[in-house]
Amino acid sequence: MDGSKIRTLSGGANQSGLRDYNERLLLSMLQRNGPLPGSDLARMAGLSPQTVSVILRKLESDGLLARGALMRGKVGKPSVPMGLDPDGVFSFGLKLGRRSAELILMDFTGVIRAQRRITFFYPTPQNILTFLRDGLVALTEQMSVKDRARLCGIGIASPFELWNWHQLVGAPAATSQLWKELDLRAEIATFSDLPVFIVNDATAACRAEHVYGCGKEYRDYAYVFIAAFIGGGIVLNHSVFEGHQGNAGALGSLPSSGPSGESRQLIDIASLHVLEGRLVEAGLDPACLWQTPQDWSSVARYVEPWIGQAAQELAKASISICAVIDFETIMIDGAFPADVKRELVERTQRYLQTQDARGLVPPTIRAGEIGGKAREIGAACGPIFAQFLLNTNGGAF
Amino acid sequence: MDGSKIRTLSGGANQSGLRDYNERLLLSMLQRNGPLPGSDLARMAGLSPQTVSVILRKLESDGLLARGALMRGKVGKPSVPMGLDPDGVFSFGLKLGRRSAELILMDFTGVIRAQRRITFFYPTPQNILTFLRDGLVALTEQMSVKDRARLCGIGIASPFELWNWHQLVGAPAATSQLWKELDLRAEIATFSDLPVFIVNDATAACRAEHVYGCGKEYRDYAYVFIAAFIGGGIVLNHSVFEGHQGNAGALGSLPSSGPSGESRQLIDIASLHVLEGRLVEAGLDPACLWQTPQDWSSVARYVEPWIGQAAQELAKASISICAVIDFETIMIDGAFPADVKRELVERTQRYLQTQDARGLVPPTIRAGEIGGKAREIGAACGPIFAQFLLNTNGGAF
DNA sequence: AATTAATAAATCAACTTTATTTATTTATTG
DNA sequence: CAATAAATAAATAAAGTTGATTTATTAATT
Repeated sequence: MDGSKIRTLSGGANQSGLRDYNERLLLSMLQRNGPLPGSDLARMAGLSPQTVSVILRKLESDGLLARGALMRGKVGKPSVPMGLDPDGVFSFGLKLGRRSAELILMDFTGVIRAQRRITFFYPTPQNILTFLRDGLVALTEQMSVKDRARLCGIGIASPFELWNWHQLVGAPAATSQLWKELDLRAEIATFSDLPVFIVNDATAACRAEHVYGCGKEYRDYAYVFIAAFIGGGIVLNHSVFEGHQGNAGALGSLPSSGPSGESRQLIDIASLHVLEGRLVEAGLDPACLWQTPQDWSSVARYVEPWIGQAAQELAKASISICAVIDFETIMIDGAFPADVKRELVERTQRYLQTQDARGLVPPTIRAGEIGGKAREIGAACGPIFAQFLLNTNGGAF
Repeated sequence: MDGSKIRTLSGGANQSGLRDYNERLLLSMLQRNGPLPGSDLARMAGLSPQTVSVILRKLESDGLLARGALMRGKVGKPSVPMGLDPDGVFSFGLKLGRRSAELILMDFTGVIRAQRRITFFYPTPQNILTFLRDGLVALTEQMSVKDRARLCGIGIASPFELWNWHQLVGAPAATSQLWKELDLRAEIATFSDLPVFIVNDATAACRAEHVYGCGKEYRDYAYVFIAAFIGGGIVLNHSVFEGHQGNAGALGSLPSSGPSGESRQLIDIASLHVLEGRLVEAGLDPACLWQTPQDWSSVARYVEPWIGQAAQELAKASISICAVIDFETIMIDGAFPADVKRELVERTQRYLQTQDARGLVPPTIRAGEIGGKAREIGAACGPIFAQFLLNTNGGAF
């Protein structure tokens, strides 16, 4: 589990890389399928039972796996299902948003053990760093000494080039400049020894869906996360693809032309900040969008037309996306109520049928399952993936 | 070199997989960089010199590698550069087009050793199969008995769902139906034992550029191939990505809205068949487009405006493409004269600067180097890649 | 003499095969 | 119905095999 590489075109593979790969493979299989006995793992992985046995005993003694209850009822010796030990690994996840930041402590199985939140009009580096430092101290203090030793890192989900869209939010240029010059990793290193993993916020949400949601059902898909702004993530070969510059799935930037031919982006139409703007125009307080993300019935009158337009644009976007990569599915999720999500998905699916899909295999559209907290969870996944699980699209390998 | 898997999320890795991987790695490094001594390979791959030595001797005795001339002039023992043996592997490549089909015999280093061509008004399965069967016999007869044993397969580059665009070409519906029902692999198996690898035609062109052109300089890029129709390919992590259904990079299907807001696709504007249509409208014979693909000066008057429109659409398309995957580069190639290609690339680059690229890192635009024969060469690459080289994006692994 | 390349021999790590132990269900029998 | 034998499956120990690394040696050159 030393992260030694296998599979970079410039890197040869050796035996420790082989073992590392097989360890990560078994952990990933257990992560994805839940507890399984060694015999099943061996069959599924095509490894000999003996190899699996040796690896499982090693992972168990490392405290990463826990024995489940004996499975009886079949002919033969009862099997011992092995599963991820929830207390085997802990990770911090920080979501950096335009109006709030959130810090969570997550365990190996994706359960949020504790969380802290801060809201602001716009984020400054000082703000965020103080929130993080204090939060790490507070959350760590709640943990047993034994558990603390199992903290494996800090994952941070942040919008791509935060400083660029900052003006939109109404932050002063000076703050924007501060962000641009900030070396986040170096700053964090002054108060924590934990390794830091920074990832695009929508890619983080995508990873959460991939790992803990319905993403595991698909080999590849494009994922759209709709929040104040809109972002996306890409899954290829059962792994999240972050992209060369960490900006794969920048689906908010997909072009679309307006009714009079002017150039627009998906982000200008399907984001929640557009809906927010409509509420403000109508003299309503948009705070309910962020404060009661389970129920928007009070503003349904404005939500309805937003859904229509967003769905139409998402349908067009889906075609563009599938022209680049032939995804089986486009998955849509966001920080909104379940009924809004359902409606949005259904209408996108319907609009899709009216699009010109010559030369393509049209994708299915479906809703994500994780919802609002996806970015935080995905952020916390970062360190865990890097150190214990398998990613077929680069990264640790 | 048994193609045993490593790296599928469902597959464990074993020692023979390890060796297979390292063999493919060294072959790929030699393919990409040209002949290199073992000492360099060991340093580059991070393998021990001994391991590299053993593998090189094995590949040499298999007839895949040949010793180069001793390299003197440096302190120390002179090194022996090892390179791919051109006669080590041979492969057939069949390009299936709407007006012509071409069969080539290619060697391990990408040199075309022989070729045959057929033209038609539209292709029928019978036509193509006869052409292929006769061609295989004829080309094989020219080879020495020793070389014949080194034939490793037949690669076929075909448009995606041939039967769908068939009507456009003016073929009868019955022919279209024949294609739809055809089991190409089974038919070929009746007259050849060689393994068959079928790939999208533009993806094949992309692979040719990737392997023998300037593609090796980039980690990832989108590739646009402009011929009678327009198609594309995708390279991620230094490997061609074919996509779940073999239809990744269907860039011709990228939507774009016309001046009056009607829906169009890139293929409707930037394809050569559009230019062909203009020539026909003007009462000119479009045959020169296909017959003298080095020189179109006789119809420059019509080519010029086509370049302008195509470049504009390609610039828009580039933005869409980079919103899905953050490619460093968009590479453009096609079956047209070098000066047309240069002009097209330059103007696309210029138009790109006028596009709305908020949230993106705009790509560079550059020309491919392989040109007209890219699809044939890429087709022939298929069997070679599958059996001897490394592909980090699935396929053989 | 110093340096580098290539490779043989010995060593080590990790996977597979074969064989053994253990626990259970299923079928048979008194 | 209870006892017992047979079959099956899981887990793992021991031995064998493969393949990479380490160490040492030889060769060729500046």
